[in-house]
Formats: sequence, C-alpha cells, structure tokens
Amino acid sequence: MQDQEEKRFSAAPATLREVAQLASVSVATASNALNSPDRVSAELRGRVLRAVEQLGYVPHAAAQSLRRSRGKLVALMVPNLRNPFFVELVDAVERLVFARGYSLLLYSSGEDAEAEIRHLNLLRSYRIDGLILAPAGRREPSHSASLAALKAPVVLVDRTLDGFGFDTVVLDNHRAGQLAGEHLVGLGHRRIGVILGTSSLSAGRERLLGFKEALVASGVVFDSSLLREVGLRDSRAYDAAIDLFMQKPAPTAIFAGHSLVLLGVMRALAERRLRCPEDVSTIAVDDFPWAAAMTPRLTVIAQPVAEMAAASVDLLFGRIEGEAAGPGRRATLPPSLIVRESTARAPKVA
Amino acid sequence: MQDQEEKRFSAAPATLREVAQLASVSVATASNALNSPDRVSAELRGRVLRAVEQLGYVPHAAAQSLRRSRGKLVALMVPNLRNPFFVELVDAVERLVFARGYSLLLYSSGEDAEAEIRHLNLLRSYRIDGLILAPAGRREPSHSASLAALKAPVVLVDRTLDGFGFDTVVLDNHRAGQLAGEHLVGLGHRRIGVILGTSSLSAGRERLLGFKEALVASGVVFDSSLLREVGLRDSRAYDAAIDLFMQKPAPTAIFAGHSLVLLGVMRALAERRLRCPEDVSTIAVDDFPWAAAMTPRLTVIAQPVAEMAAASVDLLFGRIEGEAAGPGRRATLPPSLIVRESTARAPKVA
DNA sequence: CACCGTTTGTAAAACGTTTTAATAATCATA
DNA sequence: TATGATTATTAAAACGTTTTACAAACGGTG
Repeated sequence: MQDQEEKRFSAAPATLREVAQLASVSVATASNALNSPDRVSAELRGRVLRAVEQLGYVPHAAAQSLRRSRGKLVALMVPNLRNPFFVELVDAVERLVFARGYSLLLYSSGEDAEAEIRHLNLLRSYRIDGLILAPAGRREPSHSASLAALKAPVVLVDRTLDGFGFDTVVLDNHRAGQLAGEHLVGLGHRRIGVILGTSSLSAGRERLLGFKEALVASGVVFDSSLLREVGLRDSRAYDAAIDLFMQKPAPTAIFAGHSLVLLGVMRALAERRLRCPEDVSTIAVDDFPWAAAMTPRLTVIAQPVAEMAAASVDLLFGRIEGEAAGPGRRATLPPSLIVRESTARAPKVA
Repeated sequence: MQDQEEKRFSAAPATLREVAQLASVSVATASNALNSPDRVSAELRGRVLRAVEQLGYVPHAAAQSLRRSRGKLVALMVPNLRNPFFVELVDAVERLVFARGYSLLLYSSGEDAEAEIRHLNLLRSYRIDGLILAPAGRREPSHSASLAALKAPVVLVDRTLDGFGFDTVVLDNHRAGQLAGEHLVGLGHRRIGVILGTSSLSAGRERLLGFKEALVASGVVFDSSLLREVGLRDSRAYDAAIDLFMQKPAPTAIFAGHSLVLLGVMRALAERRLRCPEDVSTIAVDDFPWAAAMTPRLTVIAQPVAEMAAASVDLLFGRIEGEAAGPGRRATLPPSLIVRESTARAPKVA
C-alpha cells in the first residue's frame, strides 16, 4: 500500500493524456468521462475512472482555468486581521467556499485604501470567479476602475460602497445602536460616552443614529460633547476614553463602536482604576471568544458573523453560477444583545 | 480621466496579442519586453510598455502558470483561526508573501487531520509554488502521500512532522516551559497546575519538559497529579481547571499550554469566584492583543510570531527560488516572558 | 436493404502565455 | 566586398485542458 502510494505520486503529476492512454481512449473522451459522464458509455467511463485512480490524476487548475474561464478561485479581502470580527468572517467564509470546491485567496488591506487597490490590481491576474470585500475606508476614485477591471461579481460585506450596485451584506447597524441605547438607558444611565471607530463611516453613522433614537424615545437627551470618533488604532480609543473620563460629570457608561475600540476603553479603565461595571458600564458591538472570559464578562451587541458569511457566499455564488442577475441585493442581518456583566445600574451619584 | 479609465477596463481583459498588435511587434517581443527587457531594444520596449499602459494589460496568471510551471501562488494551512497565534501568523505571512508579489491561498483544517488531507489534495490542482503548514495533529500515514504529491517545498511551522526532512520553524518550547517554571517558583509557588493542549503533541511535551526542569533546578518537586492534558476545545480546559481547583491543597498557580487553554482557565476562575492573582496566579504561552486589556493584565510567555512568520517565508522562498537545497533546516526561535499582573507571590496559606 | 435519427467516440482548435530555434539585421574584420 | 560574429526580432511549438465539429456505429423504419 505504502509502496503503491509511493509509485502513484512520485512521478511528475499525471496528465490527462496519460490517463487517456492508459484507458485506451482519446483525451476528449477522458475529459468527458470526468466532466459530463452522461456523454460517455459506462464501459469507457469505468476505464477512465480506473486510470485516474491508478495514476493519481488531478486536473491542472491553471489549464482548466485557461480553457474555461473559471478558476474555482474566490478572493476575500478584509481590512485587517486584528479585529476579531474579520477573523471570524475569514474562518467562516473559508469553510463555506471550500465546501463548494473552491479555494480562497486571502488579502488583508491593512485599512489602507492604497494597499487595497494594489491588491485588487494584483488580483486581476488571477481571473478570480468572485470577490468578497470588506472595503477599507471610503470609496476612492480608483476603486471603481480596479473593481470593474476584475470582471467578476463582488459582494460587499460589513461596509458599503455606494454607486456600484454590488450585492451587500451588512449588520442592521441602526438596530445595533438602538439595542445599546435601550439597554443603557434601561439601566438608568443618562450620561453615556460614545466612541466610534471612524473607519467604517456608514456603519458608525448608522449605529450612532440608532443609539440617539433610543435615547430620545426614552426622553433622554444625547450629549454630543460625549461623542468621540477615533481611527482604527486602539491607542486613539484609549486616549478618547481617558479624555471622556476627565469630563465633569464623568459618563457612567461607554458605548464602543467595535471591539478594537473597546480594547482601548478597557485599558483606560484599568489605568484610571475605574471599576467596571460599578463605576462605569461598557457595551460594544462585536462578540468574540474572549468577551466571556474577561472580568467582568462583557456585555455586547453580537453580530451574526456566521450568517453574514453565509449570506455573502450565497450571494456571491448566486452571481457566479449565474442564476442571479440584476441590481445589487442587500442583506441586512439583525444584531443581538448579549447581557453579561460589564453593564449595571447607573451609580446614584450621577 | 474617469472616462479613460472606463475605456481602459471596460472591454474584456486585454491579451498580450493585442498589446503586441498595438505596438506593432510580435507577441514574442512583447513578452520579452516584459520579462527580459535586456533582450529587446529600448525603442521597442518603450512601444510595448506604452501599449501595456494604454490597454491596462495584466498577464493571465493561469496561462503563465501553465507555460512556466510556477503560479506565484503560495498556500498557508493552519489548524484553526480561533487561536490568536495562528491569526497573527496568517496576518504576517500574508503581508510577506504579498510583498514578494505572490498571493496566498488560505486553508483552515479545523484541527482535523482528515480535513487537512482533503485540503492538501484539492491543493494539488493549483500546482502551488510552496506551502507553509501548521499541521493538525500527528503524522497520518496518508500525510506523506498527499504532501509528497504537492511536488512543492513545504515548511512546517509551530508543529513538527518527523521523517519528512521539511524545513521547520518552531518556538523553543523547552525554554518556554522553563521560563514559566522559573517565574512561578521565583514567586514562591510550589503547587502548580499544568494544563496542556494535547493537540500540538511535540510542543506540549517540550514545554512540559522545560517546566519540570525549572522546578527541579530549584529543588521543587513536580506533582504529576496536577497535570492535565486536554483537547482543543476550551470547554475541556475549563473542566480540567475546575477539577484542579478541587484538589486539596489546591494549586496556587496554573501554567496553561496556550491561550485557548487559558481561556477555559479564566472562565473556571470566574466561576469559582477565585481572584487572580490573589488566590491563584496564571501564566500561559501566547501573547495576544487582549492579554493586556484583561483584568488582571495577563502575564504570558510570548512567541515571536512576526519572526516566525518571516523565518517561514524566508525558508520557503529559499526553496522556491532554488537557492537552497539539501536537508531540512530548523529555525528555533526564543520565547520571552512578559510579566503583567496575573502572577503574584504565592499566598502564605499554601 | 437503404435511410435516418441517435448515440458514442475522436481529431483538432482554442485558451494566453513563454521559450526554442530559426531568421534578419547590424557591424566589425579580413 | 564578402565573411563571420553578434544582436534583435519573430514564427511556431508547447504547456494541459475543454469544446466544437465531425465521423462512425448502431437500431429501428419504411
């Protein structure tokens, strides 16, 4: 057995010619036997399959891709891998894509629109079948060219890019903000700091809108002097949080735009010797493995990452397989509030 | 401008033929102008380059890959993406690979040796130039066939696979264990629980060895009744920790084999209302973004992930570019102790 | 038995490159 | 001016598939 395996694979990868030869059929027949089995008699199909098995034949993806114009290749580009949301997304997408017999080309743009475009251009070479993109930053003028040049279906995830008509999968960000707001005012908080990651502009705006809406619905006025927008670097979030805690009176709760922001907030909290949730409650968008292992265990607004991944992949393959056409569809998935220990009733002293 | 971009890219991707045509040269010359510029006169080279620019020509990777036998494609396969170590590895490798003008095929085996082999077989189709592999589990008999069938250089990272002669990049696991042991006994701990992730068998064993060695060097006896081996699921680690805390006398410190294990431990701690580090100190291998944001901030043994990624990529391209030949080389990188707040002097009552 | 409609099989072209081997041009040398 | 020796250019083959267009074989009908 071991020996046979050895023999099977030691030589240069077998070609379809050799398979055909061994099965004493033409290459065309061999190809047909594999790709459209109904076009070839059972007899010959058997011979071919046996030969394939014996030679350990595997099709040459590049040759296939050259002839058909489909490479069984899909790309996923995310802004960074330090955000657990994207990590989960990558993980889920990889699995789904693999399940369909495709492989995944992974790119990380590093939250840099320039780099994103460079990646896109490199990507053109591969004639990918499709792209799932969580864009870095706003729409650049060159985006349109590079994206169009792909000549492949694109689905946008997490962040939108207007004016392209691409399929899009996003969280119901408005609802996410609402959830956070309702939860916090429900606990009696009135002075609430908000720190948004500015990167995902549209998402951030939506979340803020929903948040405000929840406040006014409860007759709480939103104090915009307690709003901060930071970049992607958590150190900025840390600074913003420190700054917020210096306000008089200090906020009794913080709503963080995403987990990276929260990371900065938690560091600031520790720094200022503020206890959570006794002194200040925190809530953030994004659930992630460590959220339940921290002390306190974090109250969060979870994104349905798995569902978002599934929706993206479904949408993408809908286009790839050509069933779907027409204008971009949009899937908006619901967030859910997970109450743990980082939020508590607002302290009396407020 | 917008319009020109439009024109540039709106048609089907330009072929080298068309470039040649536009530059009024033969395709051979066009090809040479791009690949071996010294073989063609400045005059013609200029014309070709201009035509390339004008048409927005990008080579067809599949066609290139078919003709040469190199696709500018490298694969990375990791056991899972929930372990922050692998996430960082993916991130770093992606960047390095991209910097060399290659693209990265990402696979996650899900800690499943079967799946790993399926992935490897799929991978054969792509005729990748090389593979960086963090294998799931032990060497399977079929591993050898699938790996050999790749016909591409392989470098193993984080976990070893014996008998293949592949280049390998690992942490100095022995030293990592030693560091943990020294730190803990230095703080006066005598009863120390050890929970290892069984998955990376060789790594785990090494870490344990180093740990024991540190103890005996200080005249502390290692109590093997305080050793647990768990799988990859953190719930198992949680169980093990709970179990450990039931021992009489209970351990005053826990050494966790990697961060996923630690996650279970911290959950158990919270559950049992044990304070860290007052009641029990914890130390684990792996540093990760959240480690410094938790309360307490975690004391860890950090792996030099960036360096490990760089070493892997260097080793791999050494083979790909053909400079390096001969038996597998091994890079062993040093861990470093990062003291934060999750370790403290052992309580007196021990 | 000649005819026709199905199957079943195959030869050859095509996909977009790179590379080999051959040709044409250039230039110094005898 | 003819002759090699270089250099610059190109035609054509090759890489491993899929697919198109055609031929062969086969069974049933009139």
